[in-house]
Amino acid sequence: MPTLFLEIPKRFNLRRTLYSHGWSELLPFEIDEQNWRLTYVFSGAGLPRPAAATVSQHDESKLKIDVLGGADKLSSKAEAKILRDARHILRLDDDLEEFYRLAASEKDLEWIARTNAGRLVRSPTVFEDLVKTLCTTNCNWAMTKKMTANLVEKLGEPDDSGLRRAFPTAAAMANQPVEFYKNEIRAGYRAPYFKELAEKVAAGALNPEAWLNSDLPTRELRREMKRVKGVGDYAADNLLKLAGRYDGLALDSWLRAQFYRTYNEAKPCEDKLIERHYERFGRWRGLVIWCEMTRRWLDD
DNA sequence: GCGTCCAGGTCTACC
DNA sequence: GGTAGACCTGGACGC
Repeated sequence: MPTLFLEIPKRFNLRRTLYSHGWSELLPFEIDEQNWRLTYVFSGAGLPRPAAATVSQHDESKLKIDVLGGADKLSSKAEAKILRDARHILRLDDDLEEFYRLAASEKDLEWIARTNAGRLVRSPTVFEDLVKTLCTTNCNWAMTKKMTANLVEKLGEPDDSGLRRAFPTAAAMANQPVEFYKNEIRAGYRAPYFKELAEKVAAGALNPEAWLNSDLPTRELRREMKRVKGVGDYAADNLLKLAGRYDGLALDSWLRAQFYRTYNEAKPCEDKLIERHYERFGRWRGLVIWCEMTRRWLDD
């Protein structure tokens, strides 16, 4: 069972990162809350077959990645692929110094800088994040988990042990008819959205990975994201956050309810009021509201 | 058991 | 650009 090591930035908090939002609960992620470990089934170029690996804290400066099962030794390409994806998932290369300076300047937010919160877990590919984001729209979290699990279990390629599966490729998803997404994935009205998205990505007509390093201003990138069927305001803002752009608030019913409870005596208010409240945080406002509203997750 | 509501929204048609 | 109504699913709730 090969073990890899990954250097971490000085300002990093594995627990806060794993609990940054619900992504760690969606297959092929698995979170072990007792021991604070995250398992993911890595796949793609560099790996001949999917490989499950568990990330945990090794010491103050390193994370440990235990590759589960399979060969005793990985090729250098496979090692590099797993390390690269792990850095991406945990946002190890994100520069949050400006965000921390901003947070530290406000009494109620200084905890963010003190605990090094703010790195939001994401998938190795934007395609996976895009599909998962579609699974969060207009349904409760249990449905999101179920749709994602169905996709992985019914379309994902198994690892060597056969116990775990990777997230399906766009090609695998494109090969399925719309009825498959309705009947097997239980995606309902989202079924044609999955089919259309997978076909476009598999054919090279759409490349969501380019959104990560796009030169487009956020407003235009947001517009481009919304060209994908099923992606509206909330979904685009969520994807922008995962791409490292936090100028959208990604307001959904849950986030709104938290804001009402925190600042408006649990009474609903217009989105404009929420936007005004976070305006002073500029390009970091989406990360500020998210950290503020999810602060108690780890305490609870 | 049955009907209704709602949840980490979006699309389309219409004005 | 703003708004109303339709859209899938499945759990919670009231009767």
